[in-house]
Amino acid sequence: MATAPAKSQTAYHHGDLRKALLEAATLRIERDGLEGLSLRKLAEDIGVSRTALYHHFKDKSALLNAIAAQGFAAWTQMTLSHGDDEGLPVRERLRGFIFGYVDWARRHPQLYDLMFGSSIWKKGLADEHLKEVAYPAFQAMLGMISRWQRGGNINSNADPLRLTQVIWATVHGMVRLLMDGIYADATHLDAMCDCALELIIQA
Amino acid sequence: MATAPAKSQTAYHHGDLRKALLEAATLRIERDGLEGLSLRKLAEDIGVSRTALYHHFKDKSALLNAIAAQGFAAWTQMTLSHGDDEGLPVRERLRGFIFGYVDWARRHPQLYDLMFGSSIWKKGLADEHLKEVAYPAFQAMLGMISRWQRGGNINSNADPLRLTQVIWATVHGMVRLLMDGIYADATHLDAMCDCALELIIQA
DNA sequence: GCGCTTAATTTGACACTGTCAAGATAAACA
DNA sequence: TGTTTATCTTGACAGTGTCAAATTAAGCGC
Repeated sequence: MATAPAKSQTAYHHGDLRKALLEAATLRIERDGLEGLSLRKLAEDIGVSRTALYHHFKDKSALLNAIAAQGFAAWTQMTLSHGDDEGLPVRERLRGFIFGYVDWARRHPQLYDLMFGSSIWKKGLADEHLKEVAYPAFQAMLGMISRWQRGGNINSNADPLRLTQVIWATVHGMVRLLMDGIYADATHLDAMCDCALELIIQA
Repeated sequence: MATAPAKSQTAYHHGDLRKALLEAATLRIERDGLEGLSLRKLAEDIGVSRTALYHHFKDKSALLNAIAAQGFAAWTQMTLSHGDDEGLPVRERLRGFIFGYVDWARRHPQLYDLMFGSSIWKKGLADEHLKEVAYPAFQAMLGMISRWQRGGNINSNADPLRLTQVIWATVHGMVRLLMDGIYADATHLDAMCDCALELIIQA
């Protein structure tokens, strides 16, 4: 039951409640954030009862898993498109990655929080499907940064894995400090990105 | 009433409920995390009714503010003691800071989450007292890093503020990636710290 | 169209949360 | 003593996610 048998998209009472739930929940999260997502309000929005959701998702975290998985697919594509153009010099690729990363996070703050926050991973709620999408996302980043190293201008002695972790931590940290309101001033962001760029590039 | 008049520590019914609440809540948070802190359970632990707390704290967030404020005081002291010993070369100071920062966060993960997470700042729940403790904490870090720059071995062209933000983001990002369970393997942490060190130091 | 099976959905209930309004208690003070 | 004031409790409300059991409706063989 858990492995193959398609998704039974045939229209019963509602039509396609699973899809409707996903879309409505994504909208709600983008608008009000994770903490603003209530299953009861969600059901009311769509016009079904509070517990109708439980026939399409195991529980609330299964719904969040599905939304996060969609996010990772989009995120991976965005990342590679900004930082992996081998026609450009490494410096420009790194720059594209940093600004692309930060910009994406700012455009989808709540989705970013869901994907890279504690709500799913810390509690051990990630299901197989999510892992299957999220792990390649990191691998893609690792591969990209390895190619940067081969292109020079970036510390090529460092272990690619470590370097990836640290570069990721740097952009992730900037995003989080701002997103979580610890550093309120968003106007500093571009200058911070440039500063990070200079730090990572070995001139 | 709201400004001056001391804390009225005299023993009424309970003795010093405010202090007892603070201590019990800190313990609970260290044990079960922020989400594991329930005002009702807390009251039950101490042996008072659910709403007794409201005569010592405006609401739950006021209690969290007080705990976070204590944390910032301890944190600032720790940071300076690890990274501001002018008898040591800059490289060792930076190294001390990075490892001290990460180590402190690992020893007090839940407190770190409260102080540098979204629970207080993002929602605009920080009160004046907390701001008065948290802001100098950042200033202390800024001052320290400025002294590093004057000591050489660190990019002295960069704006100290930007550099502070980026270095902070780097360690914060490493901590968060691990703490939030996005990067599960804590055994990589030391190597990541060393990698970050090499990135920041201009050899 | 009839009847059976099965998927989809609903209603009711439970335990839990933070917080407000009123009332009770006891300490402090005149 | 009586009054005031700080402290604490009881009752209630509006939320939350989720389980169990009852209900509805669709699909399918006949």
